[in-house]
Amino acid sequence: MEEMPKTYDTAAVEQRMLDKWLEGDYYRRSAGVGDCTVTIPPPNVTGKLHMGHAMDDTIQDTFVRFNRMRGRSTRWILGTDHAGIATQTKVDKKLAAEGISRREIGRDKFIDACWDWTNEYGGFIVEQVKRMGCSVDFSDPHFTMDDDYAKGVRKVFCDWYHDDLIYRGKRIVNWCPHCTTAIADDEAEYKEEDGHLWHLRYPLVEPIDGQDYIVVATTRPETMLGDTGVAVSPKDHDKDKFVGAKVMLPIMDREIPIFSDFYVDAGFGSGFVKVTPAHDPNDFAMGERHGLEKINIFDETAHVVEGYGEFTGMSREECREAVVAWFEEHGLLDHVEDHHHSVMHCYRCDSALEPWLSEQWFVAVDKLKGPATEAVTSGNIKFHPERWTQSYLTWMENLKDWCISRQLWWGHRIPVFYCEDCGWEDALMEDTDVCPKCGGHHVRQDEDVLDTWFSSQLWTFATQGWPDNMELLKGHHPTAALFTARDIIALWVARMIMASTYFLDEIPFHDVVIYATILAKDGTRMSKSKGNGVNPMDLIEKYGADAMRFNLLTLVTNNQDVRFDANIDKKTRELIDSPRTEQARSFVTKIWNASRFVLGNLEGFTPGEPVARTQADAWIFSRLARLSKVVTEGISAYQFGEVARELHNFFWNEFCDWYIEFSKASLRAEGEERLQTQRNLVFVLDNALRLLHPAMPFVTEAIWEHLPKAEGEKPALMVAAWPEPETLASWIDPDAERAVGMLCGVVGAVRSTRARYGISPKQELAVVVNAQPENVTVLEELSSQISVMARVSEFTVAAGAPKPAESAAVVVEGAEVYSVLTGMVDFDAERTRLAKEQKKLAGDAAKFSKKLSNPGFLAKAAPEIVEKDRAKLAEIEDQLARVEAQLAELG
RNA sequence: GGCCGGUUGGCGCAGCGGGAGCGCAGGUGCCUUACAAGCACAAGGUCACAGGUUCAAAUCCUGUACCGGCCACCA
Repeated sequence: MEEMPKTYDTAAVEQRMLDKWLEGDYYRRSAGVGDCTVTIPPPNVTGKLHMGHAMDDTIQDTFVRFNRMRGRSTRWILGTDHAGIATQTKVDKKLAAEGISRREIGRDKFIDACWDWTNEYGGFIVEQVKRMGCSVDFSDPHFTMDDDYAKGVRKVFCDWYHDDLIYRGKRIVNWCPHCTTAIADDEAEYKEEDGHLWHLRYPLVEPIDGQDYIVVATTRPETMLGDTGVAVSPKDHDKDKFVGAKVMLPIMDREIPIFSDFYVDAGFGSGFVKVTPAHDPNDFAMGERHGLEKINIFDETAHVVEGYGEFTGMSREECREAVVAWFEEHGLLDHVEDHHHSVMHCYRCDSALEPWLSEQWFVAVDKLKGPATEAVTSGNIKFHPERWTQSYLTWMENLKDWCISRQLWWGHRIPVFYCEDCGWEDALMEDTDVCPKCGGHHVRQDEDVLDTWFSSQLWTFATQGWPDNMELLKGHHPTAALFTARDIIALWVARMIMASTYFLDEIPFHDVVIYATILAKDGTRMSKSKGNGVNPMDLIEKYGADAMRFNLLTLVTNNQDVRFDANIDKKTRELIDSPRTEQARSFVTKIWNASRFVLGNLEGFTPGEPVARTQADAWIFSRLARLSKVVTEGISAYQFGEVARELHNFFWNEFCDWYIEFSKASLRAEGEERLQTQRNLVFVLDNALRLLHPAMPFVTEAIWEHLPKAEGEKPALMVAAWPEPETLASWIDPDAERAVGMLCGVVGAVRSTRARYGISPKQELAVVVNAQPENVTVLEELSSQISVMARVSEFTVAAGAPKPAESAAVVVEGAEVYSVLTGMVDFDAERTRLAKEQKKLAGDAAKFSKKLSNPGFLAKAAPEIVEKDRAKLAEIEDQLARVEAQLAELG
């Protein structure tokens, strides 16, 4: 067996493990009891992974590795998303930098450029996923624009089209004049801005009660060019007299009606609302109700169209200034107020969105809502943490028809064909250039592409052969769980549920796990513009992948966001340090070193079963059995933070700090004692590595290679068997746990006595333990271990042993520990300490006495609680008596 | 406007009905041959505030005050 290197070289080991796993082809496990299929939320091909991905992927990998080790048929499907707008914007920018414009080169060449981009960045992303240790199925990557995937998307469109779930309509959509495309409501972001409320005078055609104009209030004066009405509230009876009258729209000299509509709030502004049906969704709705004309004054880049004289060709901003100037010049600007309001911005390019009237495709959601709601209310799909269920249901309830067409080139082109000759129109699975109705050759395809989310809604099943190869899907759908961020519950999760329930008549996954949003150290969102984002690859480089993963796992609690502890250089934007990741790295190092100790002490080892030779052995086996239960249940319930803490506590505080220390004395012995200790150490380490592996795959796999193995053991820890709680359950031993607890107390007592009196560790002490009878054997059994750990020269233990002269006594549960300090101690300090101890114990005793003399408590509390507290009180009173006896002795 | 989180030792966080925990930082002492990226020991909190429910509240309920997020969008 080759020796383990003294230091753990993360970069080299990680690379070697990746090669090993890939060579062994362990990623996909096809045969097994039960299925664990997980689809990775496909990252956009636009660039690098961020901390959110790192968190998401770590959680998934922990879950997937755990299931693989448990023997489930396991497949974690890898893929990337073509991300329509995002990618197109990036490619546009890249081409622009080379002096090329999209329109110049045309659609086909532009799409080629997008593919080049995809191939470059898609590969980059796969590489990053790999470096994090993610055990995705690398042999079968998917992309939302793959041919087979595209076929699925097309089928969804065609089926919904023919089932009347997809329709085309002229509607107000959120238009981005920069990206020149519509975007969905969910893709619009509101931003608070300081603006103005302009009060404009609109002259009445006929004066009413001597009044010859009314005042409308607007935040967007430029849209007045397209006004076709003025509305008042039906509750605002002062304005009843105006209803039915007409105003002469300034500049345009158009007569437009005044009407009443419930939408209007009489209390806001002037109480008169100018109505521009083509440039505001609410005005559009009013326009529909009152049969108003919809006049579109802007082109696709939000410049004023032909026919508006001096205003034609102006941008929105220029037009606003010009219109306001015109009103001022003509004495029609009543007044201007400051007004704080929110304005929609494009989530991609951040331009202010323009509500714009245009022809778009929509999905009618009415028929999809029911099953998608039912899937969650029935409990078939569960959200973790549970509170997200309500968010989902609220969103589902308020769901409106979904605008799915985008005026882009990069994406799934809408498969609707039109005949220019006879007006035929249909959605087709295969392209055609001949009209099936009239045989004409003037057939054209719709120019628009589909919303990216339209294609990603099929992710759980179009990545698994649907619609052609249903055999692949069998047994792997619904998938086990979806792990994702809360901000795409509506955009993505909900739509996957709708698509899956519609096309497969089943849910896409059983559980939805929402992880916390990762914030920067100061509690704000990590963002590119602020330069406070942390790059997971930098963390891996500095601390290793296992350290990054483990730290991230500790952050998974029920919280909805977490602050990531990392310092970033403001100028270079490079990672300075991440203290908590550094702590996690210490844990990795600890695992490495402890393993090195065990493996370095295996001389003369022969394989054999673990046997609890001492109570210490029984104790660590018992703790291990409990750990396996906690970890197994924890991962199953997605409680990763708790799992990480339990693993850390077991390995560091129990295994390293106590068990390995106990073992040192036994390893110095010879024969059976040494051999059995070696076997026990190997047994515990082996199981601990298995339990740690899903969280920290690299270091555990690397160490495991060095471990002695049973005949026929699996070739890699990654596919080795999980320590199931049931098979370890027989090791659980509460007596041993109690005994070792007492024993640790004895060691601690000597150590703290030593520290209190400033006695050098080199100075050995004589120690006498007066133990309760049932504890005597344990202490005798481990006396040599205790002597090593507490630096004791002479260790005696007996029930009722008298306190030696000039000794310091410490009372612990089940024993009294006397350290002989002849000539070393100032007993005043000892008196003070004991008095403090007495006070604390007396306080505790009073607390419990009070509780136990409360008739309500005795009558109503659970019997085992009462029993436990009685025992506790007895113990405290016993300790108190001993402390008081010692105080009396000191005088 | 509606909904959801948070408020626990100097800092970052766990715990979410039965004696206040973890990790850092700080203190003291140790290079005890696995580990100084370490070990030991000690110190540090009336669990935001006010009511209530309960035999019992950091934990459940109501309200208040600050932080943070999501959804809606009144021109």
